[in-house]
Amino acid sequence: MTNEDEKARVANIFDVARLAGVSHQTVSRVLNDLPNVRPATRERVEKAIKQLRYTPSQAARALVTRRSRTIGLITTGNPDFGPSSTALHFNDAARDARYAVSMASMLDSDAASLRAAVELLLRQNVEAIVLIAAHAGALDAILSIELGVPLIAVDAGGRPGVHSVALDQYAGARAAVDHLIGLGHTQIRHISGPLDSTDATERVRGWRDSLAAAGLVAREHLVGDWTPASGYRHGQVLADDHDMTAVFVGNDQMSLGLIHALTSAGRRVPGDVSVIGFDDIPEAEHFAPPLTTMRQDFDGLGRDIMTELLAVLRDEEAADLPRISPTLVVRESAGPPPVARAGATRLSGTVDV
Amino acid sequence: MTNEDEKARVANIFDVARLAGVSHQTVSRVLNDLPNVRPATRERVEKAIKQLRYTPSQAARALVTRRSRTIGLITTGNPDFGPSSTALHFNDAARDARYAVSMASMLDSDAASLRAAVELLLRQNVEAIVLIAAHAGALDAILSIELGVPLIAVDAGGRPGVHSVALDQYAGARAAVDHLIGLGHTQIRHISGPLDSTDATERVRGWRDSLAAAGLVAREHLVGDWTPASGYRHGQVLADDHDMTAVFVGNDQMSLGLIHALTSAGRRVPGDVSVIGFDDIPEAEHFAPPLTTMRQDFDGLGRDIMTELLAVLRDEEAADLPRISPTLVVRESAGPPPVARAGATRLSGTVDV
DNA sequence: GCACCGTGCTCACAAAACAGT
DNA sequence: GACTGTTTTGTGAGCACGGTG
Repeated sequence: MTNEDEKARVANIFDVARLAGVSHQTVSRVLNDLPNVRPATRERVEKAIKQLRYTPSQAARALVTRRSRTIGLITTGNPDFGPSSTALHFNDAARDARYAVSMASMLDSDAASLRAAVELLLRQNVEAIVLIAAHAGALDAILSIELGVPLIAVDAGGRPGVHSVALDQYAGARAAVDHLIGLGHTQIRHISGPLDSTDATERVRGWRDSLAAAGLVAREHLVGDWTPASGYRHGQVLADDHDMTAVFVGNDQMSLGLIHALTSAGRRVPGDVSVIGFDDIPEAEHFAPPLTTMRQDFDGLGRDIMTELLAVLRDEEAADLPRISPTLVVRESAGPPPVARAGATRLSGTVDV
Repeated sequence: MTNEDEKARVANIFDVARLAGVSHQTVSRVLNDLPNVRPATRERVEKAIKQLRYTPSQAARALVTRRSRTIGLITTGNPDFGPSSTALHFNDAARDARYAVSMASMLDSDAASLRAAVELLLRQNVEAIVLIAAHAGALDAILSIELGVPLIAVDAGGRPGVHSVALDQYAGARAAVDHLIGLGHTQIRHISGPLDSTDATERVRGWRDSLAAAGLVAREHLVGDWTPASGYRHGQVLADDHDMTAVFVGNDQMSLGLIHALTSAGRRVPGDVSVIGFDDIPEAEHFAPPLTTMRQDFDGLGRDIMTELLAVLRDEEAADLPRISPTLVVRESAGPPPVARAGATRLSGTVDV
């Protein structure tokens, strides 16, 4: 037990400098990995740092550099698998880049809560704000606030002043619907996410285009809100539609609700109707039946957010990352349609099963 | 467009003071809600603040007060509904208390990643660290690091140096098992979470005690890892156990896997075996069959964490909050046992169905 | 390497201002 | 009108660091 540290004071840069026999400036150089420090002195300083268990004060550094090395992360909506995973992996990527992440999660995305969250983040001098929102309403609300820092949003994009990062929802939707078409389906309905989500509208667009490309007709789609409950509600309606033989659903949770409603109404999945979901949540494999779905690479998305962010901070605008395409995971909820029934309409082409 | 703000410099406390015709100290008093400021001057200052869109610099404040008003939040494991919800509601509560939350989420909880995360948080001068971990291994790893700040863990508790907050897992487990017993089951198995999770062991204890209280015998329980896949694996084994008529499962995800395995093996739920889960995730209502489960109040837990945290920071140790009990949600996965079969053992008592 | 300044703020203290003897 | 007490306001130092000459 030494008795110099009675005061238990935390070491500062001058203590380190004294112990290493250099000026505080040299310590600063070492801390910031600047050149023009002799290896020998660098070593002495590092040893002193270790010995004193010195950690530079982020507050002081932020004060003088006006750079906090922290990013604000706003998430809205339920803690679903997709957003949560994205946030987790983004956080990982940020940590790798030695950035801290200050979080502001909220269930609702009303303008007032959002404003409060933004102000709290801004007060911490975050260098940028990342938004992972279930509804685009949150984006609009944030855009109405003067941020003063760059905004990166997980969003299909196209808004002025927003740097968007996203997975290729359109390609994913096309792959999903093409899979159903390949199985021989011609009457493919769609339950989408809320239309103020660009993820949702991109999937709607993909569904439409795939149908059109196959010469099939797109009936109006049903709009859900990502929850199993909304899938269930729409399922109760769809169960009565005996023309339709397949449903492309905007996410796995709604698929679960849909399957529940369908089987409750006596329609078998995939015997009577095929269902294909989106996301590949961990539960999907154990649905009854195991869900065929599109797997999303949330890990990659999280990293892409950070990549874009770093580019923006370095002022290398428009990194324009290639968007990662979801991949098809074939399980048991989608199969060939039941034998053609009277009333089933086909616009063109023949499909062999 | 005024032309005084050409430099677009952010206003500081002196700018506000000048505009309001007072000293910077008076502004500080207003900012911190200190007494002894005449209402009239307070008003003048507030007006100036609004006019200049002034926000105090957290960095400068932290530098001098040595209080960052930020909390470090470490989460490990998959972004499951429970932990994610808890984190979200904690974040909400922290924001209400005007605390920022710096997050460090990671999939794995190896000592190295954990140490890196802790160091990043400490460098930001977090005033406390909150841990929401799927495995107690993370807690052990963190305890081996000298933090220098209080640690609050979501954990059943009992560790020295850790402030624990938790829901009443024991009571929840007892209620679940008592429900099964009340339905007439006598052979009730248990699939638990990983044993280095106190949530898991508390539920095991509740299961044991409820069986003992009813004079029933507890067969060895099966240890899962919270994932649907582990529920499925154990389910494949349990499907061959024709004595057992009910399973109490450590969470809803494993219940899903279990039901999948059971029904795949031709055993009907709840006709042949009843299943009761834990958590009440949003999907549970739409499982096939809809899952009877214990609902956990993650919102309350998140608030409790913050309450405990504030008490600890005020040095009012040992707040010892009453633990919220989960509530039973009866759906369709648990019913009375099938009529007694030869080979079914009963230790005591008779049960009428 | 050294001395010194700037960062935006809080704290301890000093100086007013005002009230009641 | 000088003396004390209380409230309100102002002044200067210092927090730990990065930059400049």
